[in-house]
Amino acid sequence: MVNPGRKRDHSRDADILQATLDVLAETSYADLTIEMVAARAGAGRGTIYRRWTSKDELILAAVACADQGGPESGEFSDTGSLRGDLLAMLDPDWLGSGERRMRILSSLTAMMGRTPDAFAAVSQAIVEPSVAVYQHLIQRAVDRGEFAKSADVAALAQLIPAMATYRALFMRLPVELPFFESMIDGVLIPALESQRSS
Amino acid sequence: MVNPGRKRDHSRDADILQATLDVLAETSYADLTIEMVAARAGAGRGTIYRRWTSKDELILAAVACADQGGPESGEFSDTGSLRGDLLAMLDPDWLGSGERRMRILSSLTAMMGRTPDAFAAVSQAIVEPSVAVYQHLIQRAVDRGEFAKSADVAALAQLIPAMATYRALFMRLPVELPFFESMIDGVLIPALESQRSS
DNA sequence: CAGTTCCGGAACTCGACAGTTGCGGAACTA
DNA sequence: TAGTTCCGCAACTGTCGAGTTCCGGAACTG
Repeated sequence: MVNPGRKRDHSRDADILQATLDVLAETSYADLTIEMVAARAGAGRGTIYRRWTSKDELILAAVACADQGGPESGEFSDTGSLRGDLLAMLDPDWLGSGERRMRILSSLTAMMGRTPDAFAAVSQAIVEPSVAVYQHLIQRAVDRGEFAKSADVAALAQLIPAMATYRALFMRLPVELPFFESMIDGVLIPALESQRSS
Repeated sequence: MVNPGRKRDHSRDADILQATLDVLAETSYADLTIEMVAARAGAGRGTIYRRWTSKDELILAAVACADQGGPESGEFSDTGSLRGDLLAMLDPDWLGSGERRMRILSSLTAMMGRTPDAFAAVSQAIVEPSVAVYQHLIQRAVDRGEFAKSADVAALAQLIPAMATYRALFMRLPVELPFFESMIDGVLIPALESQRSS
């Protein structure tokens, strides 16, 4: 008799965390109740509390696995130009997953401001991956000689995530392809090109 | 006997709203309690409920008068160049009041996402005034011929507020003069100048 | 089988906070 | 002065949700 009893169904972990993110994307940290998550996941509250000790821990765990689904962890198609690379990356369903992440971001900003753990979790799962995509593509363009080496890649990598987040959260406008094109052609690339002469 | 009894001391309104903003800047919408506001303002809860019917109404009223203190409602010094105008505007204590507004913004993002009233209040009191400053100065620079008429002033006016908000809220880095200089010289002005040729 | 641990669900405890009421006192009116 | 309304304060009610416990049943072990 080493491990008697019914096995814990760990496939439900993902369901519950996914339900947590769903509720988080629709309401907010304060309005999220364990009951909502349980109902959405078709689970009992006891099942949730057997796996995570508190509401905060559940949310942190859910946020920690919110970076799946984006194209950021794979390779990026190399079209030969930064503009082409960016548009190729944006094309698929990045926009939808980006929108979802922004709503989660919105629900968690208040929590981020208080607990350092929450800030770290959101930063690693949502903020940093978004910036990293742009950082990677811009750096590659600089390395291939498309722009000057003196470009401030780290700062410019934040440009489009920042503008998209601002637009979605604080202006409630859709963040779609025309917006990205406008930012790429009207801001990002001019900023990179201005480094040539200086 | 037309108006008997002790007069309501309306000078306390401002104290209470200010205390509300203070608490909001330090905690969050969900964590704010009427008790905290009352204690901070040196008032009783009854006094607050006699003036605003609910916690939500109090917060909306407080946010609605959060745009005071900034230099945005007056004239701006005209240094002859956009760069000079922007730095002149930033110099005083705009940075401190901007930091405070960002913390309030952070505390209210979740509330904004749910109630349209809250979104409208935050938008009018915090988001729009910030953008309006840049919009005004950039438009003036375009009008004086510093940049091409074809520049997308409305979009570029969001640039610095968006980058500053992103930096403060989601990266927790200080938003100080070197950052603004970097944004003005490295992004905003190059984007405006790129319109010359197109 | 018997014993154990899981599951969903429902009932429960408990603390926190919104909002209310009443008290003693101060300010105002007539 | 008498009557009214404000004030700060403290006690009170009601609700809501976190976290716990128990139930009947299912899944696993030996």
